[in-house]
Amino acid sequence: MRWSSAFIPTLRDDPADAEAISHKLLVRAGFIRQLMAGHYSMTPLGLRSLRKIEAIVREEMEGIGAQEFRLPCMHPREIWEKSGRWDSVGEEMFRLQDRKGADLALGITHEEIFAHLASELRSYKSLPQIWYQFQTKFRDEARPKSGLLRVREFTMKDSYTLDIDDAGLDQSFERHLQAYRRIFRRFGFDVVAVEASSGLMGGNQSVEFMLKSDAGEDWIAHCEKCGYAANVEKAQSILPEIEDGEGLAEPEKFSTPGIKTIDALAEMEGGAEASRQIKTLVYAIDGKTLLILLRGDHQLSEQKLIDQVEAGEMRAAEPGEIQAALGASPGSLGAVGKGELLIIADEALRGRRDMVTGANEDGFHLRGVDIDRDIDVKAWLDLREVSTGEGCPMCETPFSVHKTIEVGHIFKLGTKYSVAMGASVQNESGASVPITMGSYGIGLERNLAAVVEANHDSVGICWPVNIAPYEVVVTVVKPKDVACHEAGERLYEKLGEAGIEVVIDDRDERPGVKFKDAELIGIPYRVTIGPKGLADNIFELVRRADGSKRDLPIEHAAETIVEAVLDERF
RNA sequence: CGGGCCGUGGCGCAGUCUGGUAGCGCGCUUGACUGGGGGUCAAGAGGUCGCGGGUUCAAGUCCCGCCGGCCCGACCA
Repeated sequence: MRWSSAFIPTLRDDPADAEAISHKLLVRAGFIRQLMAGHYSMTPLGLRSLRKIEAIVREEMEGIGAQEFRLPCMHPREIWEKSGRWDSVGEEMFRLQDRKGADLALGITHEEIFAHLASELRSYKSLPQIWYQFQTKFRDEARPKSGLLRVREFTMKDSYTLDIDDAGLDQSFERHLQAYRRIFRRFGFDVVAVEASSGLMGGNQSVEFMLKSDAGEDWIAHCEKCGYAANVEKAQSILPEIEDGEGLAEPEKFSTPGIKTIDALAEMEGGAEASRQIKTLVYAIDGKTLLILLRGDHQLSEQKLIDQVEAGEMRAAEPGEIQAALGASPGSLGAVGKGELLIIADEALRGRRDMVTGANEDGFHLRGVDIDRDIDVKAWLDLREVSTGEGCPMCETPFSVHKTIEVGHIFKLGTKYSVAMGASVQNESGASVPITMGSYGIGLERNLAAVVEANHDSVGICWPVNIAPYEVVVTVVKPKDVACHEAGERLYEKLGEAGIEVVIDDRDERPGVKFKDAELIGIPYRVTIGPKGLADNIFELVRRADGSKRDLPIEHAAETIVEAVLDERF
């Protein structure tokens, strides 16, 4: 490609209001342009890198025997009704009508459609199957953000495994797990695979692949020592034992004027430190009142609550509802003597004595509370969000909580979709059994942005050779100089013939402009061809990743460059 | 969906409080000098000030409504 005739719209300024670094850089370097919130155009530069990502994913999918499909992204209502997701998915799905008034949806994912195709299978002999596609997904995100990291329209590689039973699914799942590890290694990511909540997808197990990054929006707990890793929605931890005193024969009410927070009560004369307090949260669950008890210094994980408590609707109670149920305002709430309400408590409170909690009377608390004796706990659950410094549940070493980008997610689905779509086969004994499915997703644009998050510096992007839009830029310092021009053209030709993806910067610009642009865009290798080098019979090779420079004798320059590039392709 | 901020040449912004000829930087075009890290000078092009309505002699500026974008939160496969 000749830079002088290419559409490479680099900018001198950062886009306004952009938060994620990858977004700023991808816009400035001319890889993407926004059409509207959550929808981006890819420029030729952006598309080239996106295709590299796609190619790597495709290679690894083919490597585990997957077969590529392409399914529609517009679907009829009926197929989504069969799985029940027409209703359960809610506002996240774009819906529209055609001229006849028929209801249609834009696919958020393709379990239903692949399961529908799978219903053509008749025999266990045709299993297992691994099917995949690259297709645009539409999700009406409440808040698109951070450029490509969270959008409403994106390309996903989604694959689906079809097996005769759970044992087969386990194998298919493991294959995908390994393929995903290879994919992310090729992207240059040091991912952490974590247990995750399956959410609306259903199924009994899911693994998320997380990349530690400040631009992320998911939190995981990770133990460097033993490798334990889990989304905070699921993570557990070990806490130091707390020795409680004997306490009192019965709870004793005491005055706490103006005390409304855990912290304030901890600081008050005669109060109690946070770990000796019982925090009482009030939720409305299907019209009933639910009291959730946690240690004063612990935070509730709503996802853990949702995962463990069956409910149609669950939300924090309104102030009025709290007043009605407990007769007090937040700050003085407690569960003592409230046995008529549904009370659940976090495991960390089990067996605790001599605790302090609200007296359900504004300005008063109770001390000497013995949970087993004084509170009618209906269920003990793990409801606490873990935090940095707590003990790893496997090895007890303190672990850390990190912000991460979810770069991939794989699910064991079971038979939910195959049953709904009538995808079943006959087994060896002639009985009809539903196909056991798994589904596996990687968002291409998000991964593109994640590569930038993980590979940039103060002047621009540092693409790994694998994903760079071009591998080499030949920077002709002085294109009007005949010798300079011709040397550049020759090298450009040679590299192209050797299969290197090369762009020649033949613009009539000052050298500084070309250097800055090349660095902003992040082309892994730059060959500088100028009068100075030519006088010494050398080209200068600069590696973007570390800025290292090498003087190459002109006669062997092409070979050396090809070798360097091939060395980093994998 | 709640809270906050914003919408003015391609990009980044000032001007809005206090109504009176639409500005700056970068980029772009042409020319000259330049030429190994975003150079200098000169001359240009480019704007229904997000949209609609209202107030006024006069609206980028004031009022009402709408649309769009960003950030925080909620939500999220």
